[in-house]
Amino acid sequence: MSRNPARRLDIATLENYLGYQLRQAQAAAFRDLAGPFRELKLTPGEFSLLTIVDANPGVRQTDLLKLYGLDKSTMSVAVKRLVGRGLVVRQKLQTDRRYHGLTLTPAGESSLCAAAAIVAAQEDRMAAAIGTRDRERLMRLLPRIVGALTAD
Amino acid sequence: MSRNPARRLDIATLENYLGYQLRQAQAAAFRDLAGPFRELKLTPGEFSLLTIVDANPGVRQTDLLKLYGLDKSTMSVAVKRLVGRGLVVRQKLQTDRRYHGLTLTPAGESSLCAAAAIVAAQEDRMAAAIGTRDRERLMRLLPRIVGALTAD
DNA sequence: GTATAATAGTTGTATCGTCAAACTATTTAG
DNA sequence: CTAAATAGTTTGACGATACAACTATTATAC
Repeated sequence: MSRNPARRLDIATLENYLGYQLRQAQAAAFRDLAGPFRELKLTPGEFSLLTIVDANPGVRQTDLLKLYGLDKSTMSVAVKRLVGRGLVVRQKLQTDRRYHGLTLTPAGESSLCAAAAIVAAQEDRMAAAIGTRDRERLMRLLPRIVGALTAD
Repeated sequence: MSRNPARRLDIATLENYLGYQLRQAQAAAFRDLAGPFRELKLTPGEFSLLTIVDANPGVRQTDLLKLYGLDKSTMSVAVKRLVGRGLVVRQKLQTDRRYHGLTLTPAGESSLCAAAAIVAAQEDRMAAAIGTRDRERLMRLLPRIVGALTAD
């Protein structure tokens, strides 16, 4: 290290991409959750799913798809994992048996509760770092980027 | 569809997480690039790597790591793919043969050039969607989030 | 100077995210 | 009633990611 001629990387180009900055921020948030979540055996994506199912008991997978913009096969596999771990139950609807309604189990609720505390703490740290005002700005701007890049 | 009782999802909780909004924005940007990049057989992550190697011929993998916060095994595999496709060459440094210096091949430069045009177009669309002023704000705020969540 | 520690990188293993294509099941429409 | 639309699953492929255990090389400490 003493010999290294202070060779600084030129990353000016990359850092001027908004897409790059978005990725870095998202990756940092993800990594930050990875440790605490590991003990819960949850991923951030699974946390999101549990959160929605909790707020919408009986929700159908198709509804989740629209929200996420994911492929249905991706969702199918993700749900399958949660069902397999006993966090979610999947039942065919009587009214239309093509649909599978999703609901949290007590174990699912308990996992979600523990995870929500971890996420809330992260949210607090982010808010502290940039301030409430700028946080509001971000919350307003980010969905507009999504809208601009998503073909409806 | 005519029968669906307009059952709207309650995703208020999720949408109030900054982490969720970051993920959605990043995922939208990623998906938006996926199509055009497919013909180039490049991923956004590989584009980033090529960009850095282009600006820093002979760069070592360790330097890339610091920039990315990735595990070295992740980087090793990613670089291996690029080398295998003939976009990058890897040579041991004479001065310290532990290091592998990375350089773009002509094919790598050509791929990077095509990809950069696609990315530039996306950047333009994002800037148009939120305006220059708010883009600047984002570019300033996102690194601060990274800083707050990254253990140095 | 040699034994030991530190550093750079690879390989193997594992899990998740992601999509596309081909498939089944069910319901709706013509 | 047959054909089309819709919901979901399965399979196969690949990329992203980490961790642990390994090799190769250089630096350090005594």
